[in-house]
Amino acid sequence: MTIPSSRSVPSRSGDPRERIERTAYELFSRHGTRAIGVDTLAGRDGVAKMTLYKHYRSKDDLVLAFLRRREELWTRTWLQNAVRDRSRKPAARLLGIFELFDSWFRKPDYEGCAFLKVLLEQSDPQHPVRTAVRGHLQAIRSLLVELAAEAGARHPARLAQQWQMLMMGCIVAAYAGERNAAREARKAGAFLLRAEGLRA
Amino acid sequence: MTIPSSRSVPSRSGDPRERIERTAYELFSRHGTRAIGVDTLAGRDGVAKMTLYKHYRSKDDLVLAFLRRREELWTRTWLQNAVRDRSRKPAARLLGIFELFDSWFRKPDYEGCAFLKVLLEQSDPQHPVRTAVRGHLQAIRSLLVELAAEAGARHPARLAQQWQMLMMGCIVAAYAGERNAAREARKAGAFLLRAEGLRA
DNA sequence: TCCCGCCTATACCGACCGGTATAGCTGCCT
DNA sequence: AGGCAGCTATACCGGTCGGTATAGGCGGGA
Repeated sequence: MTIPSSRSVPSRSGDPRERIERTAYELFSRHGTRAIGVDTLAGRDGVAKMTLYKHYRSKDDLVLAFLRRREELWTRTWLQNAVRDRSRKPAARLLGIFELFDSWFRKPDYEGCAFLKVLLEQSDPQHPVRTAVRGHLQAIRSLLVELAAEAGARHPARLAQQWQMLMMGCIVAAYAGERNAAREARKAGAFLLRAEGLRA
Repeated sequence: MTIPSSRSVPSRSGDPRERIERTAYELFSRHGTRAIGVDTLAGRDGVAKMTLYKHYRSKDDLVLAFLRRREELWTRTWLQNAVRDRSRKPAARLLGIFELFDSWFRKPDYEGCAFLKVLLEQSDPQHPVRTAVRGHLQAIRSLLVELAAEAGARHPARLAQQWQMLMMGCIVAAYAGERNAAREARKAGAFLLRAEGLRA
C-alpha cells in the first residue's frame, strides 16, 4: 500500500499531473481557455512549464484533459448524483435539475458553464476541442434521455433535447446576471412535462 | 448633395470608419473578439492601424461599436423586422422567431450569436464590454415583452424571459451542431404559449 | 500654388503567446 | 554510495498582442 508521501513543501505536494489539472480546472472554468496562458497555468502553483509539457503534448491536450475532468466533476459527480439524490420520481428529478441550478446560480462566484465557454470560443467546427465539447454535451443529453424515459415521456429524445436547451439557456441567462433564471426555467420545464403527459 | 466619391482604389473606398466597422463586424461575429487582433483587423482591408486608433481609443472601444452595430443589424433590422413581417398575430410572431432561427441555423456558415460569444469570453462581470452585452440582451427582451403583451399573455415579463432562455438555448445547441434545434424550440415555445392561455 | 487635414506605411514598444533547450537539484532504489 | 528518474529553474525561440511614434502621400479648398 502507498502512504500519501508527505514530500517536502506542503503546497507543492502530490503528483504534478494532478496539481496541473487542478489548477487548469480552476482557471479554465472561470476564464476560459483562451484567456489563460501556459505560463500563468504553470506559475500559479509552482509547477515548471517543462513538467507541464512532459505530461501534455500541447495546450490543446491539456484543454481536452480539462474537459474530461469537467465531465467527471460537474456532470457525473455533481449533476448526476445530486439529481438522483434529490428525488426518486424521474419527473421530479428532471425538475430538480433547475432547483440545483438555482443554488448554483446564486453562489457569489458563479462562473457559468465551462463547456459552453469553450464551445463558443472555438470558431472552427472541426477543431478537436470543439468536437470534444460536443461529446460532453452528448453525455449530459444521455442522462436526460434516461430520466425522460424513466419518467414515461412519450418522446424521451425530444423532451431531453428541449430540456437541455432550457438548461443551456438559463445557464447563459444567469451568466448575464439573471439570478432567477433557474426558477423561471423550472416553470417552463413543468409545462413541457405536462405537454408530455407527465406530472411532477 | 453628395456623390458617392469614386475615390481611387475601388476596394478601399468610403469613409474609413465604416470600413473598419464592417470588417470588425465580419471577423468579430465569426471568431469572437479575443481571437481577432487589431493587426488582423486593420490589415484585412487596407486600413492603417493608426487610422483605427484615431477613431477608437482602444480595442474595447471598437468592440463596443461592434456590439452597437450588431444590435442595429441583427436585433433591429433582421429579427425585429422579420418577425413583424411574418405575421400580424403576436402569438404567431413569437413562434415566428423560431421559424426565422430555423433558416438561420441551416445556413452553411452559421456562426452563432455574437452577443453570447462576447458575453462568455469576458470573465469580469464589471467589464464594460460585458455590461454592454447585458444591455443588448435587454433590448431583445424588451421586444419579447412587447410581443408577449400584445399577444395577451397573463405574465408578459415571465413569458418573455422564458422565451429568451429558449432562444439562447437553441442558438447554442445549433452552434454545437444540432441543426433541428429551432424546430424543437418552436414546439417547446408552443407549449409555453398554451400555458399562458394563448393559441398560435 | 501652397497648405492643411486625413490617411497610409512602417517601424517600434514592452508584454505575452505556445513551445523548447539546457542544466541542476532532489529523493528513491539498489 | 552511486545512479537514475522526475522535477525545477531559467533562458530562449519566433510570433503576436494592444498601442504608439514618425514620416510621407494625396486631395480639396483658399
